[in-house]
Amino acid sequence: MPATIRDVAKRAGVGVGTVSRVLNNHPSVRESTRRRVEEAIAALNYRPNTIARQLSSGKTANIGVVAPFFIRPSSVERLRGVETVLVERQYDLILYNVETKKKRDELFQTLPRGDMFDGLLVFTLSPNDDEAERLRHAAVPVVLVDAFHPALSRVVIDDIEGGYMATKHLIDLGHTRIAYISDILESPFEFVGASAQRYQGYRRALHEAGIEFRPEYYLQDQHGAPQAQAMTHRLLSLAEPPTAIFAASDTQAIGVLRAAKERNVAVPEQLSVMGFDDIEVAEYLNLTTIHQPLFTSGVEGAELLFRYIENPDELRHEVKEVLLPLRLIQRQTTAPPPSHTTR
Amino acid sequence: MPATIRDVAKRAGVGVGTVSRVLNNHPSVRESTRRRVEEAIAALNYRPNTIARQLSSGKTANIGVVAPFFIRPSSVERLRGVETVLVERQYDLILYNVETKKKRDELFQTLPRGDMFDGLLVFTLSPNDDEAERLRHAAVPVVLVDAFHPALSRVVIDDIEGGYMATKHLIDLGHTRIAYISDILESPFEFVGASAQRYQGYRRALHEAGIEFRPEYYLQDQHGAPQAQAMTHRLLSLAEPPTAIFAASDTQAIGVLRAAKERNVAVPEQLSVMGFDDIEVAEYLNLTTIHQPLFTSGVEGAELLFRYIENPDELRHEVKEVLLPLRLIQRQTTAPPPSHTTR
DNA sequence: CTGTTAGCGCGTTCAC
DNA sequence: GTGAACGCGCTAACAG
Repeated sequence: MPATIRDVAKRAGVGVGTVSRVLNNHPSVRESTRRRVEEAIAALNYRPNTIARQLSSGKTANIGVVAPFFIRPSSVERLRGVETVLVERQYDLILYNVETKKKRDELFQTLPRGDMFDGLLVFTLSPNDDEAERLRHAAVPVVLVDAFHPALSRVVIDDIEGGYMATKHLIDLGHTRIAYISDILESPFEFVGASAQRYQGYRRALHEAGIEFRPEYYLQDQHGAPQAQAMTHRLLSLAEPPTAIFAASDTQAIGVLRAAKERNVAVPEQLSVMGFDDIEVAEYLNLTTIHQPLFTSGVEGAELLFRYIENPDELRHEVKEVLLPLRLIQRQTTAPPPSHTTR
Repeated sequence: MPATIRDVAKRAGVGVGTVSRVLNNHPSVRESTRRRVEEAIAALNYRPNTIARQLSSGKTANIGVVAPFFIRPSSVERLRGVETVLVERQYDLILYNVETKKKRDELFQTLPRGDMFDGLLVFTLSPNDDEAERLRHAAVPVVLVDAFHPALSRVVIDDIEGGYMATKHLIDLGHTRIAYISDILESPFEFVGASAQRYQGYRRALHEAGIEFRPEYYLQDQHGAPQAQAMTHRLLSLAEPPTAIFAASDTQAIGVLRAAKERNVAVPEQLSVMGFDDIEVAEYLNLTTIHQPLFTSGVEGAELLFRYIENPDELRHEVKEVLLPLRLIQRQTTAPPPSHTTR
């Protein structure tokens, strides 16, 4: 049985209050008694019980992060950003992974209780109105990252613009047969719909350039490289295949590259490939992509959250949106289309 | 202010004891009163306070995971394995990231207190004897994953064997000029020394084949692709460069590949490259590597931990080692050496 | 400056 | 079957 604050008090010949004071280094403790207490602490190898401390003080020194598929490179990178600000502040991280709709709903239901953490970060999952309402009146501040609700503070990017930038890049290179593949837009998961917004940007770019949208150039399936690979095969089997494919994420772009390789379609000579996110592998694969500040999103989200934790009333008076910039990273998977339109 | 158990009791016209009973569905509660209580709970939208419950019951329904550089693909993959067993059991995950020696020591000091979780998983960090002693008598069970101490239960692989397998593969292909690059073996971090053990396997394989070890073929630096890239350039600048490079991890192998590309050295025709781990990108890059069951290590570690949580005395009577199998995954970065020894 | 005491919210005896 | 009281370990407010 570990020693308690009482054991320490007894051994040091003082009251528990005094021990508590030295623990939280209160100024008003005589130097000599402080030393006595510290000796007792050392002798008993005493550490205050975190749970008891939390219950009594109301503070937990934890922050909660809800992350769907936290193993995805993008989530991991965001988490890493969060982590860097947590260490500074001596906070720990409680991770709530979400892989099913059920789990998602459950968390949105119970988390606002917020008794395990002093603040909550929600990645990529956009709450509906009811949920947002709960979150808004949660016991602790909440910040959305890569997710959206008008009533909640958030750190986001402009996905429409991103989709537009990607498509525009391909158009500028001379492409007109441009496909878009993505995960399922109408996800039962109620994601922020990043893919859906990128799709809008794609459509807008085509429209502005006077390129007609072709339904057969627009495919969706579960997120993942293998699925993207399959979709690419379908695209390249078309009577008139696209000369460029814009994938809604780098992970999916990887699938595209693999399919191209399997068919001996040269990238970028015969096929241009664009990704989105700029995860680490994108660089290894020389993938042209839209860079979004993943790491930074974690940092900014966490910092905003701490601002609210330290200043709870700000939360009631503002809904802040931090918009992170996007950047086209041109590497070696995009080029002008083959001069002679093949077939 | 959220409702407490007392509010519920009052509203239902019962004592707090009864409310507690229905919460933990104790059998001895009359059906009619149970219903009354449940109504009150619903009406007040009551959720028991997790912290209070933890303090009073001594159970937390959390498990702690210490992971150095949890952003590394290998840690992430292990975490994913852990996660799958946690969801089944309704446990949450508290993540302790470690990026510095200081943080490492601090955690080994305070974590054995174990008041925030019911069990602790330690990834990749091997405790010294003192720390192991603390861990062994911690308030909660501890299991090591990819780390070693004779007094602690663990899930591991045979890194020496792995290094041997990798090197042997290259030798069997006909290579004799085989380099080994790794992160720093004498890490102040006190890692398990996986790289050091793989190095031993490398030496053994060379020795058995009667190939003399060349110090200039053995380089080390901080972990990371860029560092590996630089080391590769040094190797390839040697008067007699190696025909094969075995990198201690896939991440480092990626650096090797990039350097080769930069120098227009064809892989595998002019240079064979072996990795270790078989992380996801290895497949994308067609990297020949040693597969270690990362995901499985998380699953097994978590399951072993739960066995101890449910059966605490087992822990005192056994030190269990789960040894996970290794597998050579031959892809396309290894081949026989160029027939004419260049230069 | 410091000891004492009242909670924090809930689980758990123990009598009724 | 159920209510009341105590305790988990600590912080904070209040005397002294």
